Amino acid sequence: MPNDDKLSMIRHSMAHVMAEAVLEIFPGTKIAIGPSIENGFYYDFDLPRPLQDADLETITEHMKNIIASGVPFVRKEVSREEAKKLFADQPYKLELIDAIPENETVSLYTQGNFTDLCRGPHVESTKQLNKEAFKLLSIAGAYWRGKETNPMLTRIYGTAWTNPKELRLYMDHLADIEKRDHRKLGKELDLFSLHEEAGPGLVYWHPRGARVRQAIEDFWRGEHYKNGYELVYTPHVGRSWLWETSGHLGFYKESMYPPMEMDKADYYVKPMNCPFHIMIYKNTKHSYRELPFRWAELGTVYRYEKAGALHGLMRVRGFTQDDAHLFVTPEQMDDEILEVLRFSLYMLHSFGFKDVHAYISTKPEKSVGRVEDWDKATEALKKAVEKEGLAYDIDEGGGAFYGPKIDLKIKDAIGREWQLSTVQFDFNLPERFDLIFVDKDGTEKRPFMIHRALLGSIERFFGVLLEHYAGAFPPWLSPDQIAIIPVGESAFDYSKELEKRLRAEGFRVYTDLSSDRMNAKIRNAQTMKTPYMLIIGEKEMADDLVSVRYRGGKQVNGVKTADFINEVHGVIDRKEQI
RNA sequence: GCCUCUGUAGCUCAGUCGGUAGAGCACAACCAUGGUAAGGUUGGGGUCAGCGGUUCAAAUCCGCUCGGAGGCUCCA
Repeated sequence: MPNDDKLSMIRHSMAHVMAEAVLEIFPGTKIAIGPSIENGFYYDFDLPRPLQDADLETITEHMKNIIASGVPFVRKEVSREEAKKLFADQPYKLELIDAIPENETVSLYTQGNFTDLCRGPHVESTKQLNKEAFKLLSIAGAYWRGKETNPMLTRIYGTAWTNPKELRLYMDHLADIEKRDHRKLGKELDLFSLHEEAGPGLVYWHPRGARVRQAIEDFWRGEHYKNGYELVYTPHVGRSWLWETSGHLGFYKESMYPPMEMDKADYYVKPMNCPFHIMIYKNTKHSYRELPFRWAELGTVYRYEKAGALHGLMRVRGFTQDDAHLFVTPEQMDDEILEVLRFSLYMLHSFGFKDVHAYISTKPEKSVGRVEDWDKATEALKKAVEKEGLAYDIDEGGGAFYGPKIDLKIKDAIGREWQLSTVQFDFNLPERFDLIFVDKDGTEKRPFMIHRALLGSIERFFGVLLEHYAGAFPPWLSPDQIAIIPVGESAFDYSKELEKRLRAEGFRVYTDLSSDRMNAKIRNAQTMKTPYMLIIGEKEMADDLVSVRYRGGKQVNGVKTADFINEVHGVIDRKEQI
């Protein structure tokens, strides 16, 4: 039996054991559902009183006793009527029984004093559960069956493994995730802040964070020019006409900031950049000879996200998309898609993300555009993904109403997936804005439009990068690349001269002239995760040398300054991590 | 929005039984001038998130409001 199945049986069985423990402690509890999930399990309860963290310990103790008692899990198939009689005082279970399709059997699982409505499978006995290999993690609220209008139940999350060592590894993993939390690192490394009183979900980039962002954006712009894009700038607000025409006021209004009135017209802050790029296209009549247009913009947009959905840099209300729109003839579609995908992968690789997975979303039931265009576009997406040798999944019917798309997800340093790039066809906006080009034969035709974002949003991308590198950016991105640390005051002047020299090389460098002792200066540079520390004293001053202390702790003394400069240039040019 | 937890100095946190606030870091001044992860001394800094209540007395107990964190898809 595959290990995963065994683990999920263990976890599902743990959920039942937890439910038994909760019923022992809180008689009268109404139980809902308790599946196994990735890394663990949960169970939803309707409890007589709110739970506190201390309750988890009590429940854990009861669970350990149940496990120690070594009782079997017994399956029994019953009629609907029997099941309903059995669960007469369990309203959630009754609802579930009614939801079981007629042609399916109703089964029960019993262990000890606890019987649950359950499809199974389970382990044979609680003997197969390890009472030292599980942990209850948290208490949360969850709507019954996930619907906002339903009552809120209390959910207890737990994790379970086959042995204590696996549990410990998983707990270490959780601690690692916590250590890498971009909100924590953002504060520690003085990169950015959010200010509730000034508006939730709006990001303030501090100088050190701005340097990283600058490095990202400079690279991004340069690569766009190299790849045949033009950069454009567009306004942040637009009159209601624009959003009515684009359809945003019809489909997207809840996600938009409310309008501002001026000169008897309503202006909306932009939630997307597309209509603006379209206005540039519409400014004049275009020939097939001019296409494709590839217009990119680091476009800052604002969207209303529910307060509870906001999360650090990952989910914000104001953010900058690395957006571009391609206006192409139908003949150009295949090549352009392939190029966009190639470009995307190149960008992701440059930032250190090597593990990429693609998701292709196809036509949903409700959609605009001709079926043959959808088919052609979807085919183009698949072809491109296959040509690049990417692993992919198809999300049937998961496309937007206006066109199919490819999303790229990357895996970070600790295996978590993040969606960054997206490439979307749009059959809707060219229609709505009546976009045309004049073809070879002199007739007017409709161009295809492709939306794409390679990094997604700069904010989110920055957050992912920060967690991926746990704050230790590779030198080409690092806020400070070099810290100059004079051994004593006699080396201050020389150090300042060295700083000038390194600055002229284009490095981000500072000299620590504080009254701290050298040890403290090293410590400070180290905690800020500065890649290179140059220790400057008598010896170095005498022979134009530097002593290099690398972030990793490695130390190389007596390096010729010119050699050090070459080394760092090389690392930065190749975008290496040290 | 809803559920649970939570809000004390710029940051990380302590504050017992209700008796009107503490530490470390950071910051400032002074001393110390140093060779690979925190030198020393002194000092400034708080409407204990806000409002209301109970009490002789509230950071502490109660209520409301405003934040923050986790969760609210994975269908017995």
